[in-house]
Amino acid sequence: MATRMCGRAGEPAVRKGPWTLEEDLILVSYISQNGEGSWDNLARTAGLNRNGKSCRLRWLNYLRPGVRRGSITPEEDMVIRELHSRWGNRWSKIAKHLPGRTDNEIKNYWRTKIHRKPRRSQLQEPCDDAVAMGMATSEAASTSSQSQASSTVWDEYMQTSSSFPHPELVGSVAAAGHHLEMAGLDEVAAHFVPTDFGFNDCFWNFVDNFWETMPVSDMV
DNA sequence: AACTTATTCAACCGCATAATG
DNA sequence: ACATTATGCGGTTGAATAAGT
Repeated sequence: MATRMCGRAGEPAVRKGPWTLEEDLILVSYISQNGEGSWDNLARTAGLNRNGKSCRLRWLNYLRPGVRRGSITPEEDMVIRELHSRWGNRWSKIAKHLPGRTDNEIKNYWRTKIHRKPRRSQLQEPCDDAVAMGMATSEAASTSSQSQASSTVWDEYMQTSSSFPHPELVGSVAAAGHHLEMAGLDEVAAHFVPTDFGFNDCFWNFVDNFWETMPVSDMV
């Protein structure tokens, strides 16, 4: 996914495409200090070369405290099916009944795991609801390809370490954000992330630890 | 091994509605 | 009451990657 840039002549181009760790850090840091909302203004004053919509989406779907990033559980699957049968594609309404899940995630789950067409190679196989359910569950149990790539080191640590969270990871994203202004991402990684891990491997835990120590209700 | 097809999911787009001046 | 701006929602896209041939 290449990052795109666009904008009117004479104005700085607005970034599009995947968010970088650096941008995430800036956004989390800014919101931790100033609260959320006024997204266009937030994007400007935080120094993020993104539009407000993009910032809001990134925050609500991935960075805000309480967002669950694991697989959909069989129980959640049942809730989704039940609520969808009742309300149809009212994803945000359904998401309100699944704490930590976002409308985007549920929408993607519905389309890819529940409502998808079977593969050609699976057309010979029985494809009733029970099979579809089992497939959804087993696939949910395995991590996605993207998280697989970045979680290996972290999973290894989780299996072997007795202390959680990793003491070297405990810190403040706000402090890191401040440090970022002074030094840049590599420097932040060097100061806030243990050397055994890559920045990407630790980022989510890093953010989670931050929210654990600073509930959102206290910071705004 | 090389190529094609299918799948996943983060992110964007357009529209509707709410809030504000 | 109307225009403008901000926010929220649902549909869709597209790059990365896994699976299949």
